[in-house]
Amino acid sequence: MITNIPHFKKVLLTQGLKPTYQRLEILAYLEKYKIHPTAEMIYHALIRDIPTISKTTIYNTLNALIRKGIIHEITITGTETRYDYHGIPHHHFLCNQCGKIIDIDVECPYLAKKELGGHRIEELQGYFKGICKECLRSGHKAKV
Amino acid sequence: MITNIPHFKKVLLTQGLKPTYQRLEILAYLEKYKIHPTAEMIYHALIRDIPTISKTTIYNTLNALIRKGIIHEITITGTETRYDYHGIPHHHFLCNQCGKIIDIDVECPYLAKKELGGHRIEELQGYFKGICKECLRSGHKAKV
DNA sequence: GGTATGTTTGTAATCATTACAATTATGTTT
DNA sequence: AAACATAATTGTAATGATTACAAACATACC
Repeated sequence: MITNIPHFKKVLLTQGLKPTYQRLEILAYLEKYKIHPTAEMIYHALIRDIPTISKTTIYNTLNALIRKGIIHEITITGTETRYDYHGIPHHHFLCNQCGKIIDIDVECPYLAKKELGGHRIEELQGYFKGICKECLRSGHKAKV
Repeated sequence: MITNIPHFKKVLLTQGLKPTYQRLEILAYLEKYKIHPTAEMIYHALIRDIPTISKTTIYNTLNALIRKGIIHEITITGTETRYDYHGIPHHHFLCNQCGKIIDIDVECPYLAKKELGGHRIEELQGYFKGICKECLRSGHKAKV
């Protein structure tokens, strides 16, 4: 994997996390494949390079990275958590037909808001759902 | 339960769903208690009135109501689906401390959008997370 | 009232995620 | 470089939400 390992080491150390082989590979995967993968997808991809890696490590690492604000979790599908390594806050689109999750950069006046109606805002997730451009083009068969 | 049963009957019939006792009670519960309950919460509440009701019926009914667009599902917590009976589109706020889910009515320019970047939009969910007004007031202890 | 169809129910299965305890690796100290 | 304390990894088992399935039941229509 052609990745900037020294950079990820710094990111982890800055947040007080030990830069283990597993954590570096998980970060490298998330940085390279911006497909908002599930824990399962990451596990499946990394087991080639690290045959001993366990799913628990995937979850442990992802949860540690979330706690430190290095990655974000996306609950757009409702069935499983998706993970996102992407600095700039943005919204997401889920295609109800092909299942793809796409980054959506819209002018959202609330992305910067720290307060709303007296509540303290720490996070905002915007989930759009529908049929993606590509599925529309290739003749849209309704989802069963 | 003081509810408008005839109205719910009409709602169900209009959508081609038989207005069974279970479905009417589930709708009545959702209309009365706008707490964005889980399936478990609905089950627990209804078992008093309908001792034979099964959790499968709760799920079957909720999924049927979603398919017909009568209710909406909210995946803000990431751990379980919450259900919302509320006609007007709106966003939600989850308090990371007390777990409460609050309706948020903000001026969102995308709530009416039917298209975005070539993708067809059928649904939009806006999830704010943080510490609610009440938890802030009662001395905010950080979540562990 | 009888019948076809849709609904409800209970149990078992599935899937994602977490708990836990033992093993192993890491960074630091000597 | 060896030893130490601590943190991370691993495998297995447990949990919790949700769905699959088939039998029993109720509903609307004739």
